[in-house]
Amino acid sequence: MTTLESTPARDFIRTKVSEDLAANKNDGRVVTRFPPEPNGYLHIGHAKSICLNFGIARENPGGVCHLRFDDTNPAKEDVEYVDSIQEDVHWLGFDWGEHRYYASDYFPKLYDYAEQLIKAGKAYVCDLSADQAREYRGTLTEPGKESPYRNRSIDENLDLFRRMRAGEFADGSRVLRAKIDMSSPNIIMRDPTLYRIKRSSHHRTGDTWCIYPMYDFAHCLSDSIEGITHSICTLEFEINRPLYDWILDQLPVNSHAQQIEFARLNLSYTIMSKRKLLKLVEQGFVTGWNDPRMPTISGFRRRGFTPESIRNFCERIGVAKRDSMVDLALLEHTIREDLNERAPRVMAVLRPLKVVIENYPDGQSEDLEAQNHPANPEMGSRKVPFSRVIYIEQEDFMENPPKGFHRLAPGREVRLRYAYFIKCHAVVKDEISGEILELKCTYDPATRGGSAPDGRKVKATIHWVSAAHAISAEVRLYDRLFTVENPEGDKEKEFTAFLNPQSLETLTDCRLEPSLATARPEAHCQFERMGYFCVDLIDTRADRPVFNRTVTLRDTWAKIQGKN
RNA sequence: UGGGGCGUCGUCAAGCGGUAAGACACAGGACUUUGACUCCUGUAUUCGGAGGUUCGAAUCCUCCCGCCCCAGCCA
Repeated sequence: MTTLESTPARDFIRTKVSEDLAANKNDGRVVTRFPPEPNGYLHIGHAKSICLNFGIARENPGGVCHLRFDDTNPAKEDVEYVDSIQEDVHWLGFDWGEHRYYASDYFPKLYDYAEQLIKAGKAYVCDLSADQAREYRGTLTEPGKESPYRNRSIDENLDLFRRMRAGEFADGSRVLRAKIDMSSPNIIMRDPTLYRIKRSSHHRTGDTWCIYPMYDFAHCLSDSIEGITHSICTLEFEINRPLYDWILDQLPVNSHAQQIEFARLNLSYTIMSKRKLLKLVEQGFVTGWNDPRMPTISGFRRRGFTPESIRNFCERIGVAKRDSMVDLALLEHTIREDLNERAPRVMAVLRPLKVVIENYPDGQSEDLEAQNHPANPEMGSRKVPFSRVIYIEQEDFMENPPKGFHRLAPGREVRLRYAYFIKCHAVVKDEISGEILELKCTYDPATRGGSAPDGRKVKATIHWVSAAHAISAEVRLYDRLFTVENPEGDKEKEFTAFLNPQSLETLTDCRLEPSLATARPEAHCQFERMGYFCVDLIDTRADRPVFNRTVTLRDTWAKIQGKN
């Protein structure tokens, strides 16, 4: 359904790429990269970056986008994450082709570059402890002090660095540092650490290394090795750009990308920090990274979002440099927009209320023709069985309806979608609790299919399901994960304090029309008047379907009620 | 009180010296066998503030105010 997608807006990054192309800056090449660290699942913020990087590559002739795992910190990384990342990028609709790389594949080259830096007198081995290093670094307003180890000879540095690699020193006892400027107003430039000793088994290189390069050292050089032309990252790395450029300027590299920063995505009523998402998973606030309430790509997928809707969302939010908080309503709009086009309509009663149609013959049933998508006849039709006892939605009946309510009520007539007009003439209640147990109605045989020969109108059309034919199912109603727009915005309270206790409501007694018995996992549909749903990929069993509510339909009636 | 970024409608976001696009949200109305969809209509005399330059400023200059990022041997 690419019809929904138009040409992406000319944001400042695309403009820059075009200008570089026009100036023949990189011999006409456009090479971008999406460089996740495999320490968590991808979220909607990553989707923005993926759409940007892969999108730019796709839009420019000969453009390429690499997938590169920035796996320089084995302590936090895992193959589970590299697998999920690849699956999510593919699902989103992008392909890196041959260009899948790992920073860890460059460890030998990176090590070599480090030695070259030492030989050029631009890096040194420092024996300061982490605490001492912090003291020597100075503060935001005071310059730092030079390390006493800063002026070791090149030979000594080389010897020490080789012995670091050989495993002669304890973790944390020494680091390799760039020799730049301890009084730089940019703290990043105060002799940043390039390599640290860390005895941690790496998910790809195992125990081959006991020293690992830092982000600043590995990232720019990885870009350079791959011939990246535009290194697009988020705003918080803007301050690292001078270091990115400094490292590449010291070394005999033949490619030096331009780093361009944009504002990361913030979405209302959720969080985007991988650390915090991990906490939700580990502490059991959600069932996993792919819990339908999670803002992860796999979570949205399981919730029933389509790749098209997410790509569309990423296109509409734009790319700029100012911090922003995008309204969740925009994401909901893009998924409704997509599902409205493609989701077949079916009837499902979530909270059943029994209705006996007293003038309909007992034991009789008939099949009625129902459109799969009224606005799209090519999607065909299906038969829906009707009989004497049906279920309707509890909320579609009110014994004492307020003004404005025009569904079923005592003495009132409504249309059963694709079936008949029915009129309610009695309410059966539990004598003690007063709970409405059942409705007694009559139907008008002349209104078969839903229209009256005498031209009389009804105010409402409601959905229904034949009791004898319905299949039962579990339906999970999802709502926003947090109760406040910005769960991370409170200085006193932790974000978990704003978790929405009603983010999941599980309904176990739902009745669906029988055609749904064959719905495949991940299939999308619209339960008429209730919302868009999909068949849960994980928990659905052949004899017990589980449906997830992707998003409700717009509900102006609820809005009117809310005002009163 | 160091440095780097950013401030245009409720939320995103165009605009780059010629007189404020668009989207979402919101509010009316039409249509309707989904109170859905669709379709109309409305919604910033104003661009963080104050000065200045100019025939003309959201766009240029000056000062001020506000928000974000940086003191990991995380990325």
